[in-house]
Amino acid sequence: MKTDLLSIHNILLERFGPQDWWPGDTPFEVVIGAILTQSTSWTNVEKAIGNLKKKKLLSPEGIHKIDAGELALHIRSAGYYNAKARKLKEFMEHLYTNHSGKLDQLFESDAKALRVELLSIWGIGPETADSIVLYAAEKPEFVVDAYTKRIFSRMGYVKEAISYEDLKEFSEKNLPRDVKIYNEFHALLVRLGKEHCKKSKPICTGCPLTKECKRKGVRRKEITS
DNA sequence: GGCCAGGACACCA
DNA sequence: TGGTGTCATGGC
Repeated sequence: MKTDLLSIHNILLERFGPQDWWPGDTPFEVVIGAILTQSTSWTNVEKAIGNLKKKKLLSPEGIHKIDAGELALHIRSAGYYNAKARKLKEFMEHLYTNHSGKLDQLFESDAKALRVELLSIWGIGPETADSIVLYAAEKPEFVVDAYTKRIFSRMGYVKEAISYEDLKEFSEKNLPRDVKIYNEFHALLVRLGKEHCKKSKPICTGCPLTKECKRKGVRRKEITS
């Protein structure tokens, strides 16, 4: 039996409206943001991206040419700046070595192949890879994150200790394979998580899903192993 | 002052 | 394969 994730999506969309993700002017900016936002709040990332823009470094050649140490200084506000500077450089190295520095060429592969290729780059893990595939390349790979895990486990859908890949599989199995829905649902879950499912609060207080799910008869308690 | 935020990797048992 | 330490700034 399918878990009714699409109904959850619809309830959240009705409650919060379209989230208009990813906040970035170009696919390249989305890629940079996906790396910089690793374990970091978006407000800190915005400042770093703003610095890169101001210095006219927000381009493949800009990041590729600049020294890692200097790059780190520009992205300080995003935290883990030395590690993230290396990650950005590793991505550009791959882009220039394999695709002549052209993002469009990298994005020519289908979703699965692109995901595998991104995962081969140092510093790109499963969530960052999925974010790039979905939000920059606009291909259907569902993104799960700490909020997805927290919300779905508190709703009783999955175990709290579920792995990234298993949570992703669970989500994709219970949703239509559609870029627009994947895009919006992930963003909505982050919105819900930020407002109602804090890490420090074991119960999602004030969660609009609780009442709405009950009223609309959304199926719950689909624990998967 | 402590906790947390749109993770990933290295190392170890 | 799973657990733990490390990377670090900024908002609340």
